[in-house]
Amino acid sequence: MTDTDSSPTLERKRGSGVKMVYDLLRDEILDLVLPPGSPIDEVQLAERFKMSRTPIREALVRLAGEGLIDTLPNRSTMVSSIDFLNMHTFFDALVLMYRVTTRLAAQHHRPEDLQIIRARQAEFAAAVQAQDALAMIATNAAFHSAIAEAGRNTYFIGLFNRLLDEGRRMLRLYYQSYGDQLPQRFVDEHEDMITVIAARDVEAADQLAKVHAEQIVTQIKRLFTRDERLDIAL
Amino acid sequence: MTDTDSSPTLERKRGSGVKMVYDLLRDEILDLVLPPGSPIDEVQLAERFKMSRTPIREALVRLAGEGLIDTLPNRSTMVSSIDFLNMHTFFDALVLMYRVTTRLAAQHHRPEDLQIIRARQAEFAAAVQAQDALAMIATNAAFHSAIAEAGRNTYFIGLFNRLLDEGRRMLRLYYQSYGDQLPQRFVDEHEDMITVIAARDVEAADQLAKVHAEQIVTQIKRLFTRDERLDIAL
DNA sequence: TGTCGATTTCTTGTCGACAAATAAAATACA
DNA sequence: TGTATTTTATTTGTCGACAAGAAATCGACA
Repeated sequence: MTDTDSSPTLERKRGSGVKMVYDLLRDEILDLVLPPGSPIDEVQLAERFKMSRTPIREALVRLAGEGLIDTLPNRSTMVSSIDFLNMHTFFDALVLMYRVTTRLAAQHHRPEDLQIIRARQAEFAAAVQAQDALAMIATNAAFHSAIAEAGRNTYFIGLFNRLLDEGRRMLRLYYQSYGDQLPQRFVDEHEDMITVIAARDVEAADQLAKVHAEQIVTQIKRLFTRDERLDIAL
Repeated sequence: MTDTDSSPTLERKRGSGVKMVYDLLRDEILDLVLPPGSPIDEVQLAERFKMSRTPIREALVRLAGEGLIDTLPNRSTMVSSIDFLNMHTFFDALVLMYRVTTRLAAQHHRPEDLQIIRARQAEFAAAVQAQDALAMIATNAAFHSAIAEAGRNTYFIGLFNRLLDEGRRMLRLYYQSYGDQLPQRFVDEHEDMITVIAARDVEAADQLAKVHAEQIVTQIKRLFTRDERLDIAL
């Protein structure tokens, strides 16, 4: 365990403890530092962050609310497993959210949204260029999340972000062991999407998003069928 | 304050306290017993349920996670307001979820699902027959929630239930003051939906759900434009 | 040796109390 | 009388401790 506490006064601001634990736990779960099934021990976290169990518990309740951890009553709590059996469920929702968020972005985006989207696309292109698979996953998710934000529908944004998180977990499970690369084609498709969004061409945006999403789903399915060690995550 | 505690030993089962508070708070919020903007006092709830503040706080964290209450850091927490300005956002999501859940129900339903759906429809018809507006709202939501369950996509089920909850709050805001009735037409449309779902006619299910959803949206909009005292809920 | 039951242990859920942060009230000052 | 500043009060966030529940360990008995 690394102790990065160098401050002499270890007093944190009042409400920041839970957010810190929540953010860090969340990142560790999505990055598979805590793989599915990992036990979450409250007292261990408490002494790790040098705080009481109360704020730890609040962070855990939040994570449980988002489905990132599962809590057995009166028993242990652990990182939720990835549901490989109902994968089509995930794909259905992902494709639909890709489409509807891109549609709405074409309808409701403002100039400043395009700036953000283009910045995310630049980061994604850089990650592809550098063949950094992990960065590709993160920047790709950030790109589409930015598009969803431009669509300005909080309900879709919320569901979409959850799906992107889950996808980040699944992809990382495979990319970390194979080091695949997302093809340059995705970069080009992103560029096309930006173009039609800027042109406010709703139908074209929908069509592009559909093709793009199915492309990604195909890519994921290919990874899964090629590799059969699905038993890792229970 | 009514004291319904008649048991001499007021010991509850270990994990049941939070669920009880959560369920009751949730119902009171959705039924507008606690209208938007109502302050939520932890100590008051603590002595009302004769328990410590800790389980109360856990229930509140969960409710905040679902967006039913808003928490100001270090200050008060109150029932979240209904966002009338971005209503179209709600309608967009509602219509889409109506369509996709009905589609999926037509695809994936099993015989036992139809039994449940028909039971919900019977309850809805009875509420319409009795001209009980509040029961109509609840049974209509339960009917469509049952269809979503038959679709077996947890992501859509989760978002749809949230939307139905929010709709329940909005409708109750108006029905409780006007005593309107949902027309018999909705009962007939429900019957048609059951028929096409049972026949596994996906496209017809989608089309019926679309018309039905837009019908409901029109109904809600009519209520809102007819009445201009939107300032009630801030 | 194997099975059932009691005991121990370990984790969670709950409690009462204290401290920090903010709002409200009271006081000082022009 | 109006405004700024200090004081009080109320509410939240955090803590340490205790008790309940369930798995694990141990022991009795056939």
